[in-house]
Amino acid sequence: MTTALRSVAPVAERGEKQRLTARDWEEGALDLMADEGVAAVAVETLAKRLGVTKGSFYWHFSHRDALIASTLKRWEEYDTHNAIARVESIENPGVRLREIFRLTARDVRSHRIYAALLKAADHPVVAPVMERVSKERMDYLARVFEQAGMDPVAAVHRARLAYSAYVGFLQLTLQFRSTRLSQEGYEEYLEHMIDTLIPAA
Amino acid sequence: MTTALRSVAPVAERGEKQRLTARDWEEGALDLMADEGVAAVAVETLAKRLGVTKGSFYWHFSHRDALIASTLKRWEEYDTHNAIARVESIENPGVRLREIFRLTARDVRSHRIYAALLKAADHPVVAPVMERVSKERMDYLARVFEQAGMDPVAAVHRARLAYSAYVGFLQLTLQFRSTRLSQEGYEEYLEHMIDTLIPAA
DNA sequence: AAAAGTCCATACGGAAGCGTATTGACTCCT
DNA sequence: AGGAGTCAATACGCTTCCGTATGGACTTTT
Repeated sequence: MTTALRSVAPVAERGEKQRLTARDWEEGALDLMADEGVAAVAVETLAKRLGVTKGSFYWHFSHRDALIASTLKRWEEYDTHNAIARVESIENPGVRLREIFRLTARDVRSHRIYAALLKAADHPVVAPVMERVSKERMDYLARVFEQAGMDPVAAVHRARLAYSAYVGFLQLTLQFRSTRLSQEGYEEYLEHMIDTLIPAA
Repeated sequence: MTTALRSVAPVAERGEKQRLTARDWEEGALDLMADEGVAAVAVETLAKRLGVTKGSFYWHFSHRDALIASTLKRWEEYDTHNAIARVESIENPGVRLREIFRLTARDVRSHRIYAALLKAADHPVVAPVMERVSKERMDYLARVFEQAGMDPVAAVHRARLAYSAYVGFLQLTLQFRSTRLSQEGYEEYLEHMIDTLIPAA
């Protein structure tokens, strides 16, 4: 079930007066989340963006949280699957770790969504998803660190450290203008991080 | 001006029917922020907590954002001053770094406030404060890393890495139950982080 | 003691959200 | 053609905030 998160054509491309599906609302919700956070995903706001009114929304969803939950479910499936799939072919653990770190740089939209969800971690619908995702990724990292030669205890700590660095970097980079990096500054930082956190191959 | 953030006695201790000052409102705002985030700092909510009504609030402050701004100002003065003051007496840079990392563990309320502010970093009043604070602390860290023997470029990167790890750790620890650590697990992690990020003394 | 200043209560208006109820329009099936 | 099902528009009530207006009580000043 490798359903791409963007497999449906944007509404605009499908003729102006098309009817909407639940999926369209979810895509719109993801866009809004990426741009302005979970709190900005309001029914009427979203309806205006999609060119319809609330009447449509409450046909597809029973209430707002149902949209949030449904949206997060699709995001979780896509995002974790996608993240791991891109590096599973690399057999050398050290190289794989480096690739993970480098790849986590590209997909900007994905990061924006992730950052938005982090900020909404007190929301009862969001919290369990983020707990699950964070734990899975840290566990995965720990396994790879161990495969790369670290002892099990150190691997767990290093995974937490690396993941914390990722989460914190998202905050600092996406939220604060003054702490942003230039393109080359970013590449430099990335290499520094890799050298610091990944045991030498 | 080392005014402690808690130098005023709690309202309850000062006799029941005492009048309030702007400072009382700011303290209440900090408490609310630590507990439920910046968004939870609503005028009427806070008034109820303090045992008065809105009428009082709009005597002391012109509008809600004025309270937020005023509260952040006092927090910034206290928090950064306090954070640096506690370690400035240590002259050995490596040892000082270790102390910084270890001390940043204790003051729980301070962390909760910091985490709440991070999550509200899109708020126009909060953003500039957090940008300033983050930049200052990263710059400070970079200087100490350099004093500890790293070359200037590496020191800047390492400072960013360490600060990101701190910010990310706050998120993971304070928000997600499942990613929390036991007391000794925490100490272990801390030492692992110190060994990984601080050059050997 | 009278006046001025300080702090709070109460009542009100208005904006944003959520969710419901009802009706309309359009499509598809029989 | 007529009915069933699908999607959307409109209008409404409800809650939760913000901010204003006004008056009362208590304290300090003169």
